[in-house]
Amino acid sequence: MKKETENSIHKNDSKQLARFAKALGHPTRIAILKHLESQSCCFTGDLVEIFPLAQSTISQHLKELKNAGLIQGEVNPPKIKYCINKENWKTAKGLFQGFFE
Amino acid sequence: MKKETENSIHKNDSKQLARFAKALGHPTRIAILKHLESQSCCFTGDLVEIFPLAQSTISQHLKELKNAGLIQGEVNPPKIKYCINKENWKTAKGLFQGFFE
DNA sequence: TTTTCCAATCGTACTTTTACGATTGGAAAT
DNA sequence: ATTTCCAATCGTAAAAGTACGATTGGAAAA
Repeated sequence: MKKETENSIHKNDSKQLARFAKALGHPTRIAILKHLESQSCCFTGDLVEIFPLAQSTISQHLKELKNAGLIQGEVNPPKIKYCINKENWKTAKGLFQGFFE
Repeated sequence: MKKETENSIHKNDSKQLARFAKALGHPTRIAILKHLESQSCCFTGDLVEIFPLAQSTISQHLKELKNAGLIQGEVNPPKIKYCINKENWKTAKGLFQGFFE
């Protein structure tokens, strides 16, 4: 059983919140997420067409969003379909809400 | 008079949201803001005592938060009192709320 | 099997961020 | 006038972020 002070819980929350915030800290990633919210899902190629960025750059941004847990990809050969990770999205929403009161 | 398409407004929002998110994208800055929320205001020196970081590092984080518009400092010689910038805080809150729906 | 297609990864260059100690600046106190 | 005090800024070093073109990998199609 894990023993945690209230303080360390807050610290963990701060870390997690910062992690999410960092992932949101680039206009392209915000735009990608907005697109995913509106479309529910999309392929990497769709984004490459929308944004004036190289395919490798888009891929890198997707990787960061995935690492932060905000999106998830499922293979749908030969394409990969990206969606919002609803669980973590909810967590992020809650953390930001709590932060701003 | 400025002519803006709905699209460009959304783009601007994305940029602003990313700017705020980037400023929130570090655990120390989250912790500073949480402290300011709870204390309403504080001095740089207070933070230097709380965080295991050099005074110059704290100062840098404060600068970033100030540049992002999330805090403001008023001189109270020889100290400087930092507070949340309530207007921009509200803006940020609104942007995040809108983003997460 | 070979080709085709999509996306990840590699290698690279450049910029930005994070952290530190040292120095500077400005106002109050001596 | 000098000292003291707090915080900003400078200079620097190391790490992380952003972007690109080129290459690789893996699955489907030919």
